[in-house]
Amino acid sequence: MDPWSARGIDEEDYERLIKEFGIERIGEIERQKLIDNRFIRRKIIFGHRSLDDIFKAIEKKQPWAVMSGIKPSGPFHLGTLTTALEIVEFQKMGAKAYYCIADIESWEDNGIPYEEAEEAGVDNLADILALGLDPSPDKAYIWRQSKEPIVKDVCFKVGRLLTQNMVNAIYGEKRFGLYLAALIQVGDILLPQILDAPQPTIVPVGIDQDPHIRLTRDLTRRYYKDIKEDEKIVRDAFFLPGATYHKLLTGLDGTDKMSKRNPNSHFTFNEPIDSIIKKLKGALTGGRKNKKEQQELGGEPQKCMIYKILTYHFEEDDEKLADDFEKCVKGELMCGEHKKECIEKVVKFIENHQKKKEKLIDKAREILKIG
RNA sequence: GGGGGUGUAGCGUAGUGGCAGCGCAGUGGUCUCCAAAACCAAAGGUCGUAGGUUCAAAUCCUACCACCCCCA
Repeated sequence: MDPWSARGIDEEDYERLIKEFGIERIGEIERQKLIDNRFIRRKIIFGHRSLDDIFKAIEKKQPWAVMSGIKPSGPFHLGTLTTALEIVEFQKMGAKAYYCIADIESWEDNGIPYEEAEEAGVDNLADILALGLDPSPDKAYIWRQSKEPIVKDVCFKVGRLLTQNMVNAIYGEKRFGLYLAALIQVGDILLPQILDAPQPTIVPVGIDQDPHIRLTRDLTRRYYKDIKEDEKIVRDAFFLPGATYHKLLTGLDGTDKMSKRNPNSHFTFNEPIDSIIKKLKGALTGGRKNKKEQQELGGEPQKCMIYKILTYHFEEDDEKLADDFEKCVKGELMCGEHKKECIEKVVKFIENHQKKKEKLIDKAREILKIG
Protein backbone atom coordinates (compact mmCIF):
# COMPACT_ATOMS: atom_id res chain seq x y z
CA MET A 1 0.00 0.00 0.00
CA ASP A 2 1.36 3.35 -0.98
CA PRO A 3 0.19 6.64 0.55
CA TRP A 4 1.30 8.56 -2.52
CA SER A 5 -0.29 6.45 -5.22
CA ALA A 6 -3.73 6.76 -6.74
CA ARG A 7 -4.67 3.12 -6.65
CA GLY A 8 -7.97 2.11 -5.13
CA ILE A 9 -8.64 -0.54 -2.55
CA ASP A 10 -11.37 -3.14 -2.86
CA GLU A 11 -13.40 -4.96 -0.23
CA GLU A 12 -11.09 -7.97 0.15
CA ASP A 13 -8.16 -5.63 0.66
CA TYR A 14 -9.84 -4.19 3.77
CA GLU A 15 -10.06 -7.66 5.28
CA ARG A 16 -6.44 -8.35 4.44
CA LEU A 17 -5.31 -5.06 5.97
CA ILE A 18 -7.05 -5.86 9.20
CA LYS A 19 -5.40 -9.29 9.35
CA GLU A 20 -1.92 -8.44 8.16
CA PHE A 21 -1.24 -5.04 9.60
CA GLY A 22 -2.95 -5.38 12.94
CA ILE A 23 -5.61 -2.79 12.39
CA GLU A 24 -8.42 -3.33 14.88
CA ARG A 25 -11.96 -3.63 13.69
CA ILE A 26 -14.54 -1.17 14.99
CA GLY A 27 -16.80 -3.57 16.84
CA GLU A 28 -20.30 -2.99 18.14
CA ILE A 29 -18.97 -1.77 21.50
CA GLU A 30 -16.79 0.92 19.94
CA ARG A 31 -19.58 1.76 17.55
CA GLN A 32 -22.05 2.39 20.32
CA LYS A 33 -19.60 4.61 22.18
CA LEU A 34 -19.15 6.77 19.09
CA ILE A 35 -22.64 6.47 17.69
CA ASP A 36 -22.95 10.24 17.28
CA ASN A 37 -20.20 10.18 14.71
CA ARG A 38 -21.75 9.77 11.29
CA PHE A 39 -18.73 7.99 9.82
CA ILE A 40 -18.68 5.43 12.61
CA ARG A 41 -22.44 4.98 12.59
CA ARG A 42 -22.51 4.39 8.86
CA LYS A 43 -19.49 2.07 9.02
CA ILE A 44 -17.37 4.27 6.80
CA ILE A 45 -14.78 4.23 9.54
CA PHE A 46 -14.17 0.50 9.81
CA GLY A 47 -10.95 0.19 11.76
CA HIS A 48 -8.70 1.84 14.31
CA ARG A 49 -5.56 1.69 16.39
CA SER A 50 -5.52 2.58 20.09
CA LEU A 51 -9.03 3.99 20.29
CA ASP A 52 -9.18 2.56 23.81
CA ASP A 53 -6.79 5.27 25.03
CA ILE A 54 -9.27 7.85 23.81
CA PHE A 55 -12.18 6.16 25.59
CA LYS A 56 -10.17 6.11 28.81
CA ALA A 57 -9.31 9.80 28.48
CA ILE A 58 -12.94 10.67 27.90
CA GLU A 59 -14.03 8.63 30.92
CA LYS A 60 -11.42 10.19 33.18
CA LYS A 61 -12.01 13.62 31.66
CA GLN A 62 -8.38 13.92 30.68
CA PRO A 63 -7.18 15.85 27.65
CA TRP A 64 -6.87 14.11 24.31
CA ALA A 65 -6.05 15.22 20.82
CA VAL A 66 -7.28 14.79 17.28
CA MET A 67 -4.64 15.45 14.70
CA SER A 68 -4.81 15.49 10.95
CA GLY A 69 -3.85 17.69 8.09
CA ILE A 70 -4.10 18.53 4.47
CA LYS A 71 -1.59 18.70 1.66
CA PRO A 72 -2.16 22.17 0.16
CA SER A 73 -1.97 21.09 -3.45
CA GLY A 74 -5.48 22.00 -4.55
CA PRO A 75 -9.01 22.76 -3.44
CA PHE A 76 -11.13 20.63 -1.11
CA HIS A 77 -12.96 17.67 -2.62
CA LEU A 78 -15.07 14.79 -1.35
CA GLY A 79 -12.03 12.88 -0.12
CA THR A 80 -10.54 15.71 1.93
CA LEU A 81 -14.02 16.49 3.18
CA THR A 82 -14.17 13.14 4.97
CA THR A 83 -11.04 13.74 7.02
CA ALA A 84 -12.00 17.34 7.72
CA LEU A 85 -15.42 16.38 9.05
CA GLU A 86 -13.87 13.65 11.17
CA ILE A 87 -11.63 16.23 12.83
CA VAL A 88 -14.58 18.52 13.44
CA GLU A 89 -16.59 15.67 14.95
CA PHE A 90 -13.78 14.60 17.29
CA GLN A 91 -13.28 18.21 18.33
CA LYS A 92 -16.96 18.42 19.20
CA MET A 93 -16.52 15.29 21.32
CA GLY A 94 -13.97 17.15 23.42
CA ALA A 95 -10.64 16.70 21.69
CA LYS A 96 -8.30 19.58 21.07
CA ALA A 97 -7.82 19.71 17.32
CA TYR A 98 -4.38 19.89 15.76
CA TYR A 99 -4.50 20.72 12.08
CA CYS A 100 -1.51 20.82 9.84
CA ILE A 101 -0.96 22.42 6.46
CA ALA A 102 1.46 19.93 4.94
CA ASP A 103 3.38 22.26 2.68
CA ILE A 104 6.61 20.31 3.01
CA GLU A 105 4.78 17.29 1.66
CA SER A 106 3.23 19.24 -1.20
CA TRP A 107 6.73 20.35 -2.15
CA GLU A 108 8.27 16.90 -1.86
CA ASP A 109 5.38 15.07 -3.51
CA ASN A 110 4.05 17.61 -6.01
CA GLY A 111 6.87 20.10 -6.42
CA ILE A 112 4.79 23.02 -5.21
CA PRO A 113 7.03 25.71 -3.63
CA TYR A 114 6.04 26.89 -0.14
CA GLU A 115 4.99 30.33 -1.41
CA GLU A 116 2.63 28.79 -3.96
CA ALA A 117 1.20 26.47 -1.34
CA GLU A 118 0.17 29.47 0.76
CA GLU A 119 -2.86 30.28 -1.33
CA ALA A 120 -4.11 26.70 -1.31
CA GLY A 121 -3.39 26.47 2.41
CA VAL A 122 -5.52 29.51 3.17
CA ASP A 123 -8.28 28.19 0.95
CA ASN A 124 -8.18 24.74 2.58
CA LEU A 125 -8.18 26.18 6.07
CA ALA A 126 -11.16 28.41 5.25
CA ASP A 127 -12.94 25.25 4.09
CA ILE A 128 -12.47 23.38 7.32
CA LEU A 129 -13.41 26.47 9.35
CA ALA A 130 -16.60 26.67 7.31
CA LEU A 131 -17.21 23.02 8.14
CA GLY A 132 -17.24 23.93 11.82
CA LEU A 133 -13.69 23.66 13.14
CA ASP A 134 -13.40 25.92 16.15
CA PRO A 135 -10.05 27.72 15.85
CA SER A 136 -9.95 29.24 19.32
CA PRO A 137 -6.50 28.61 20.86
CA ASP A 138 -7.73 26.40 23.68
CA LYS A 139 -9.54 24.16 21.21
CA ALA A 140 -7.20 24.09 18.23
CA TYR A 141 -3.61 24.48 17.09
CA ILE A 142 -2.99 25.05 13.41
CA TRP A 143 0.41 25.12 11.73
CA ARG A 144 2.34 25.03 8.50
CA GLN A 145 5.05 22.37 8.38
CA SER A 146 7.56 24.73 6.78
CA LYS A 147 7.14 27.24 9.62
CA GLU A 148 6.99 24.84 12.55
CA PRO A 149 10.33 24.08 14.25
CA ILE A 150 8.82 21.30 16.35
CA VAL A 151 8.10 19.04 13.42
CA LYS A 152 11.48 19.64 11.79
CA ASP A 153 13.16 18.83 15.08
CA VAL A 154 11.32 15.51 15.33
CA CYS A 155 12.35 14.69 11.77
CA PHE A 156 16.04 14.87 12.68
CA LYS A 157 15.69 13.21 16.05
CA VAL A 158 13.82 10.14 14.92
CA GLY A 159 15.74 10.07 11.64
CA ARG A 160 18.61 8.54 13.59
CA LEU A 161 16.48 5.46 14.25
CA LEU A 162 15.47 4.89 10.68
CA THR A 163 17.32 2.58 8.32
CA GLN A 164 17.09 2.11 4.58
CA ASN A 165 15.55 -1.32 5.12
CA MET A 166 12.79 0.15 7.24
CA VAL A 167 11.76 2.78 4.74
CA ASN A 168 11.91 0.25 1.93
CA ALA A 169 9.70 -2.11 3.88
CA ILE A 170 7.15 0.59 4.60
CA TYR A 171 7.19 2.75 1.48
CA GLY A 172 9.28 0.96 -1.11
CA GLU A 173 11.84 2.91 -3.08
CA LYS A 174 10.84 6.54 -3.33
CA ARG A 175 12.44 9.90 -3.80
CA PHE A 176 14.47 10.79 -0.73
CA GLY A 177 12.34 13.88 -0.12
CA LEU A 178 9.28 11.73 0.39
CA TYR A 179 11.03 9.89 3.22
CA LEU A 180 11.82 13.29 4.75
CA ALA A 181 8.19 14.31 4.36
CA ALA A 182 7.20 11.09 6.12
CA LEU A 183 9.45 11.97 9.07
CA ILE A 184 8.06 15.49 9.14
CA GLN A 185 4.66 13.88 9.36
CA VAL A 186 5.85 11.88 12.35
CA GLY A 187 6.53 15.29 13.85
CA ASP A 188 3.04 16.47 12.98
CA ILE A 189 1.47 13.53 14.72
CA LEU A 190 3.64 13.92 17.81
CA LEU A 191 3.26 17.69 18.00
CA PRO A 192 0.27 17.62 20.36
CA GLN A 193 2.28 15.64 22.90
CA ILE A 194 5.40 17.79 22.50
CA LEU A 195 3.67 21.17 22.45
CA ASP A 196 1.24 20.44 25.25
CA ALA A 197 1.71 17.20 27.17
CA PRO A 198 1.75 13.47 26.55
CA GLN A 199 -1.84 12.62 25.73
CA PRO A 200 -3.79 10.13 23.67
CA THR A 201 -3.95 11.27 20.07
CA ILE A 202 -6.25 10.07 17.35
CA VAL A 203 -5.43 10.60 13.69
CA PRO A 204 -8.44 10.14 11.43
CA VAL A 205 -7.22 9.13 7.99
CA GLY A 206 -8.03 7.19 4.89
CA ILE A 207 -6.74 3.65 5.05
CA ASP A 208 -4.08 4.45 2.43
CA GLN A 209 -2.31 6.60 5.04
CA ASP A 210 -1.69 3.70 7.41
CA PRO A 211 2.02 3.39 6.47
CA HIS A 212 2.59 6.80 8.05
CA ILE A 213 0.78 5.71 11.18
CA ARG A 214 2.84 2.53 11.45
CA LEU A 215 6.08 4.45 11.01
CA THR A 216 5.04 7.02 13.61
CA ARG A 217 4.06 4.41 16.19
CA ASP A 218 7.26 2.49 15.62
CA LEU A 219 9.49 5.54 16.08
CA THR A 220 7.47 6.89 18.99
CA ARG A 221 7.77 3.60 20.85
CA ARG A 222 11.54 3.72 20.48
CA TYR A 223 12.35 7.39 20.90
CA TYR A 224 9.76 8.95 23.19
CA LYS A 225 10.17 6.65 26.17
CA ASP A 226 10.16 7.72 29.81
CA ILE A 227 13.00 10.10 30.54
CA LYS A 228 14.51 9.57 33.95
CA GLU A 229 16.89 11.66 36.02
CA ASP A 230 18.13 10.10 39.24
CA GLU A 231 15.58 7.30 38.93
CA LYS A 232 12.78 9.87 38.75
CA ILE A 233 10.67 10.18 35.66
CA VAL A 234 10.98 13.74 34.39
CA ARG A 235 8.97 13.17 31.24
CA ASP A 236 6.38 10.47 30.75
CA ALA A 237 6.53 8.26 27.75
CA PHE A 238 4.34 9.41 24.91
CA PHE A 239 1.11 7.67 24.06
CA LEU A 240 1.38 5.72 20.84
CA PRO A 241 -0.63 7.80 18.42
CA GLY A 242 -3.88 6.11 17.46
CA ALA A 243 -5.86 6.30 14.28
CA THR A 244 -9.24 5.74 12.78
CA TYR A 245 -9.43 4.44 9.26
CA HIS A 246 -12.15 5.24 6.78
CA LYS A 247 -12.90 3.52 3.51
CA LEU A 248 -11.95 5.56 0.51
CA LEU A 249 -14.52 6.92 -1.86
CA THR A 250 -14.03 5.64 -5.37
CA GLY A 251 -14.32 7.87 -8.43
CA LEU A 252 -17.72 9.28 -9.37
CA ASP A 253 -17.33 7.84 -12.86
CA GLY A 254 -16.65 4.37 -11.49
CA THR A 255 -12.85 4.53 -11.62
CA ASP A 256 -10.69 3.22 -8.78
CA LYS A 257 -10.08 6.33 -6.75
CA MET A 258 -10.88 9.99 -6.92
CA SER A 259 -7.76 11.53 -8.34
CA LYS A 260 -6.57 14.83 -9.67
CA ARG A 261 -5.46 13.08 -12.81
CA ASN A 262 -9.01 12.23 -13.71
CA PRO A 263 -11.26 15.30 -13.44
CA ASN A 264 -14.43 13.27 -13.97
CA SER A 265 -13.73 11.17 -10.90
CA HIS A 266 -14.34 14.06 -8.51
CA PHE A 267 -15.38 17.65 -8.12
CA THR A 268 -13.86 20.34 -5.98
CA PHE A 269 -15.47 22.88 -3.70
CA ASN A 270 -14.27 25.73 -5.88
CA GLU A 271 -15.69 24.34 -9.08
CA PRO A 272 -18.49 26.08 -11.01
CA ILE A 273 -21.88 24.63 -10.06
CA ASP A 274 -22.78 23.59 -13.61
CA SER A 275 -19.56 21.63 -13.89
CA ILE A 276 -20.38 19.83 -10.65
CA ILE A 277 -23.88 19.07 -11.94
CA LYS A 278 -22.48 17.70 -15.18
CA LYS A 279 -20.15 15.35 -13.34
CA LEU A 280 -22.89 14.13 -11.02
CA LYS A 281 -25.17 13.51 -14.00
CA GLY A 282 -22.47 11.28 -15.43
CA ALA A 283 -21.91 9.39 -12.18
CA LEU A 284 -21.93 5.61 -12.14
CA THR A 285 -25.07 4.07 -10.67
CA GLY A 286 -26.09 0.56 -9.80
CA GLY A 287 -29.00 0.73 -12.21
CA ARG A 288 -30.14 -1.97 -14.60
CA LYS A 289 -30.26 -1.98 -18.39
CA ASN A 290 -33.66 -0.35 -18.61
CA LYS A 291 -36.67 0.71 -16.61
CA LYS A 292 -38.42 -2.65 -16.84
CA GLU A 293 -35.46 -4.61 -15.49
CA GLN A 294 -34.91 -2.01 -12.80
CA GLN A 295 -38.48 -2.50 -11.59
CA GLU A 296 -38.23 -6.29 -11.74
CA LEU A 297 -34.72 -6.87 -10.36
CA GLY A 298 -34.13 -3.71 -8.34
CA GLY A 299 -30.96 -1.67 -8.34
CA GLU A 300 -27.54 -2.39 -6.84
CA PRO A 301 -26.81 0.46 -4.44
CA GLN A 302 -23.49 -1.12 -3.40
CA LYS A 303 -22.16 -0.14 -6.79
CA CYS A 304 -23.84 3.26 -6.91
CA MET A 305 -21.78 6.42 -6.48
CA ILE A 306 -24.88 8.48 -5.84
CA TYR A 307 -25.79 6.26 -2.91
CA LYS A 308 -22.19 6.36 -1.69
CA ILE A 309 -21.74 10.11 -1.65
CA LEU A 310 -25.13 10.51 0.01
CA THR A 311 -23.97 8.07 2.67
CA TYR A 312 -20.65 9.81 3.19
CA HIS A 313 -21.73 13.39 3.07
CA PHE A 314 -24.98 14.62 1.70
CA GLU A 315 -27.83 12.74 3.38
CA GLU A 316 -28.23 13.91 6.97
CA ASP A 317 -31.15 11.63 7.73
CA ASP A 318 -30.25 8.00 8.50
CA GLU A 319 -33.81 6.82 8.01
CA LYS A 320 -34.16 8.44 4.61
CA LEU A 321 -30.90 6.81 3.61
CA ALA A 322 -32.03 3.35 4.71
CA ASP A 323 -35.39 3.93 3.08
CA ASP A 324 -33.89 4.85 -0.27
CA PHE A 325 -31.66 1.79 -0.10
CA GLU A 326 -34.72 -0.40 0.39
CA LYS A 327 -36.65 1.28 -2.39
CA CYS A 328 -33.72 0.98 -4.74
CA VAL A 329 -33.30 -2.74 -4.08
CA LYS A 330 -37.03 -3.28 -4.52
CA GLY A 331 -37.01 -1.48 -7.83
CA GLU A 332 -39.21 1.34 -6.62
CA LEU A 333 -36.59 4.05 -6.88
CA MET A 334 -35.34 5.01 -10.32
CA CYS A 335 -31.72 6.13 -10.64
CA GLY A 336 -32.58 9.21 -12.68
CA GLU A 337 -34.89 10.46 -9.97
CA HIS A 338 -32.43 9.59 -7.20
CA LYS A 339 -29.64 11.34 -9.04
CA LYS A 340 -31.70 14.47 -9.46
CA GLU A 341 -32.45 14.54 -5.76
CA CYS A 342 -28.79 14.04 -4.92
CA ILE A 343 -27.71 16.83 -7.26
CA GLU A 344 -30.08 19.23 -5.51
CA LYS A 345 -28.59 18.29 -2.14
CA VAL A 346 -25.02 18.69 -3.33
CA VAL A 347 -25.68 22.04 -4.97
CA LYS A 348 -27.38 23.30 -1.85
CA PHE A 349 -24.48 22.11 0.28
CA ILE A 350 -21.83 23.67 -1.93
CA GLU A 351 -23.63 27.00 -2.25
CA ASN A 352 -24.17 27.18 1.47
CA HIS A 353 -20.57 26.18 2.12
CA GLN A 354 -19.21 28.82 -0.27
CA LYS A 355 -21.15 31.51 1.52
CA LYS A 356 -19.80 30.52 4.92
CA LYS A 357 -16.30 30.09 3.60
CA GLU A 358 -16.07 33.46 1.92
CA LYS A 359 -16.33 35.16 5.29
CA LEU A 360 -13.59 32.96 6.74
CA ILE A 361 -10.80 33.55 4.24
CA ASP A 362 -9.42 36.50 6.23
CA LYS A 363 -9.57 34.51 9.42
CA ALA A 364 -7.61 31.71 7.72
CA ARG A 365 -4.98 34.21 6.57
CA GLU A 366 -4.66 35.55 10.07
CA ILE A 367 -4.25 32.07 11.59
CA LEU A 368 -1.57 31.10 9.08
CA LYS A 369 0.04 34.54 9.27
CA ILE A 370 -0.18 35.00 5.53
CA GLY A 371 -0.66 38.60 4.47
C1' G B 1 33.99 12.01 -10.35
C1' G B 2 33.34 8.35 -14.57
C1' G B 3 30.31 5.25 -17.88
C1' G B 4 25.63 3.67 -20.09
C1' G B 5 20.42 4.29 -21.20
C1' U B 6 15.66 6.72 -21.91
C1' G B 7 12.70 11.16 -23.44
C1' U B 8 6.99 10.84 -29.38
C1' A B 9 -0.94 13.04 -27.68
C1' G B 10 -3.27 12.80 -20.64
C1' C B 11 -1.05 7.52 -20.07
C1' G B 12 1.32 3.23 -22.61
C1' U B 13 3.91 2.71 -27.04
C1' A B 14 5.45 2.03 -32.96
C1' G B 15 8.26 4.54 -36.18
C1' U B 16 17.08 3.97 -38.55
C1' G B 17 16.58 10.18 -43.40
C1' G B 18 11.02 11.02 -47.36
C1' C B 19 2.98 12.88 -45.25
C1' A B 20 3.98 11.07 -37.16
C1' G B 21 0.92 6.06 -36.48
C1' C B 22 -1.58 2.50 -32.89
C1' G B 23 -3.97 1.07 -28.00
C1' C B 24 -6.20 2.99 -23.62
C1' A B 25 -8.20 7.36 -21.44
C1' G B 26 -10.93 11.90 -22.72
C1' U B 27 -14.91 14.38 -26.09
C1' G B 28 -19.61 13.98 -29.17
C1' G B 29 -23.55 10.66 -30.73
C1' U B 30 -26.79 6.00 -30.63
C1' C B 31 -28.76 3.06 -26.64
C1' U B 32 -30.52 3.75 -21.24
C1' C B 33 -35.33 6.05 -16.16
C1' C B 34 -29.78 8.24 -15.28
C1' A B 35 -25.21 6.18 -15.68
C1' A B 36 -22.25 1.76 -17.01
C1' A B 37 -21.46 -1.88 -20.97
C1' A B 38 -21.84 -2.18 -26.34
C1' C B 39 -21.73 0.28 -31.06
C1' C B 40 -20.64 4.75 -34.25
C1' A B 41 -17.94 9.40 -35.10
C1' A B 42 -14.75 13.34 -34.62
C1' A B 43 -10.73 15.36 -32.15
C1' G B 44 -6.15 15.39 -29.93
C1' G B 45 1.39 16.53 -31.55
C1' U B 46 6.78 22.53 -30.75
C1' C B 47 8.52 14.12 -31.53
C1' G B 48 12.54 17.00 -23.94
C1' U B 49 15.11 22.15 -25.23
C1' A B 50 18.64 24.91 -28.32
C1' G B 51 21.85 24.76 -32.28
C1' G B 52 24.06 22.08 -36.55
C1' U B 53 24.46 18.56 -41.07
C1' U B 54 20.97 17.64 -45.35
C1' C B 55 16.93 19.15 -51.05
C1' A B 56 14.54 16.75 -46.71
C1' A B 57 15.53 15.26 -39.46
C1' A B 58 11.34 12.08 -34.44
C1' U B 59 15.47 9.51 -37.02
C1' C B 60 22.43 11.73 -38.00
C1' C B 61 25.94 15.33 -35.04
C1' U B 62 26.85 18.90 -30.72
C1' A B 63 25.41 21.16 -26.22
C1' C B 64 21.97 21.56 -22.44
C1' C B 65 17.65 19.76 -19.34
C1' A B 66 14.88 15.79 -16.88
C1' C B 67 14.54 10.83 -15.33
C1' C B 68 16.65 5.70 -14.83
C1' C B 69 20.83 2.20 -14.31
C1' C B 70 26.00 0.86 -13.41
C1' C B 71 31.17 1.80 -11.51
C1' A B 72 34.44 4.41 -7.95
